[in-house]
Amino acid sequence: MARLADPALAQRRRREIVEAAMTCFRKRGFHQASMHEICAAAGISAGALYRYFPSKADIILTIAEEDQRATEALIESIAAGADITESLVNIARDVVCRCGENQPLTADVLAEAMRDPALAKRFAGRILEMQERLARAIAAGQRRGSVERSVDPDTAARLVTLMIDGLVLRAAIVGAEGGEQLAAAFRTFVERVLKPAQATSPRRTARLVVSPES
Amino acid sequence: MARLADPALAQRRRREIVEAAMTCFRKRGFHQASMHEICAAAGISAGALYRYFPSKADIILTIAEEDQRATEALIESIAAGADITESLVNIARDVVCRCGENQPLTADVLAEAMRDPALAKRFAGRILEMQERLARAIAAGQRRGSVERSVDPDTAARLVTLMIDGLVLRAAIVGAEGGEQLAAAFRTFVERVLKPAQATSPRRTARLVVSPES
DNA sequence: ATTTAAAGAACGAACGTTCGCTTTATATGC
DNA sequence: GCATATAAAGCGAACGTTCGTTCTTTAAAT
Repeated sequence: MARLADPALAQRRRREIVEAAMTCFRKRGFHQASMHEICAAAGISAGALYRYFPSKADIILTIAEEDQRATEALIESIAAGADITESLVNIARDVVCRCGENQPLTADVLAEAMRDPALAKRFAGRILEMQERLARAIAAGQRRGSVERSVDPDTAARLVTLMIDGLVLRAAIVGAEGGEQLAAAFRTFVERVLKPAQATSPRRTARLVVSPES
Repeated sequence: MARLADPALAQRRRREIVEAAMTCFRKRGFHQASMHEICAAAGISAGALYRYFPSKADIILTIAEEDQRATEALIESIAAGADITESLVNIARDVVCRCGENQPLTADVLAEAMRDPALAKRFAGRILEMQERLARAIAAGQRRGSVERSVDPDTAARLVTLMIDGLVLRAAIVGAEGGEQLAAAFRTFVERVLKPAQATSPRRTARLVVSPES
């Protein structure tokens, strides 16, 4: 990689390349998409590309980190929201609607992480961090009364991240119409696990006996 | 692919090849593992391999279907068990303990499915089928009283498959010690979503009032 | 002698990457 | 204002390698 005079240009080019690479990777996967394809998509030559990225692996790494940061931002916004349960449901809808956009990439990143122990370690660390943050938010919600008190915050946080992972990967497969059902299912999940019992939870066994849902 | 005289030998060789390929794919992924590696792992030559498989893609397809059938068998055994909630928890423990064995493959298959619409369609079909079977089992459990009555069986089935997907993929990343926590979390999930309220669920707000299910 | 199985060298294609060249932009001397 | 010098930016053919696959040959079995 030669010396780069203009940092602004370099940054712009790198972004263009990453963007082009993401398109290619989405369509064909990390290891099936070729550098030539990426060059074509970015509208530059191979020589030019290698001025801004030292290797294909480096592009992949950059994208993997970006993907991770996106999920992180998602969790962050959940933790920041006032009503966790509502935030969660909204996020889920976002995820399933953004169908087939970044999910293939996420799956690829995941597959990559499973083989590369170093990447897996980093992944595990981030997941743990997110879970802890979420757990704190849930605990805060419990103190405020917006979250069911009988749940262990750590467990609940684990469940939520697991469910979101499942959601992301499934959404890409079932397509748009299935997404609605997924979102609805997720709402049920949140209500069952996080919503306080006395609020609007459908688990009111006694009510069924008296008069189910007037 | 030349004519094969002995079907039994052919089947044996195919199995050996598939087994070897799975080892390679687990280690390096579908598109990074080479045919030569697979040949070496299977202990045969390239020429011999191509007598039993027409292409690499065909090996991948065979493995993808096998992986899918494995998940299917999992769900099947859940549906067959007497107590669904207990079966589920047991299955989950199995899944998270069998750490780093087949999960990389599953992730690869998933990533593959996301790019190949035909594969995705087949995937979606199988998932739907499994969900329906599971939903029927849940409905049966509700009639027997072993499953909470207020849950919609379809929604519950969807949630369970989502959660298992998340579990499978997460287990490989967090490793063995994290697996225990995952299994515990899954138990909580099942208790919250499927277990009848009066049984062991901590959420027993309504029971005090009527006690619908003695 | 004929057929099946296996081997492994060889093939063309495609890969990620490099390298030498050209173009473009900016600075300098007149 | 123009010619010249310098270096960054970009190009694309070419490199060596590796890939999935084929082909020719050999060994064994019937």
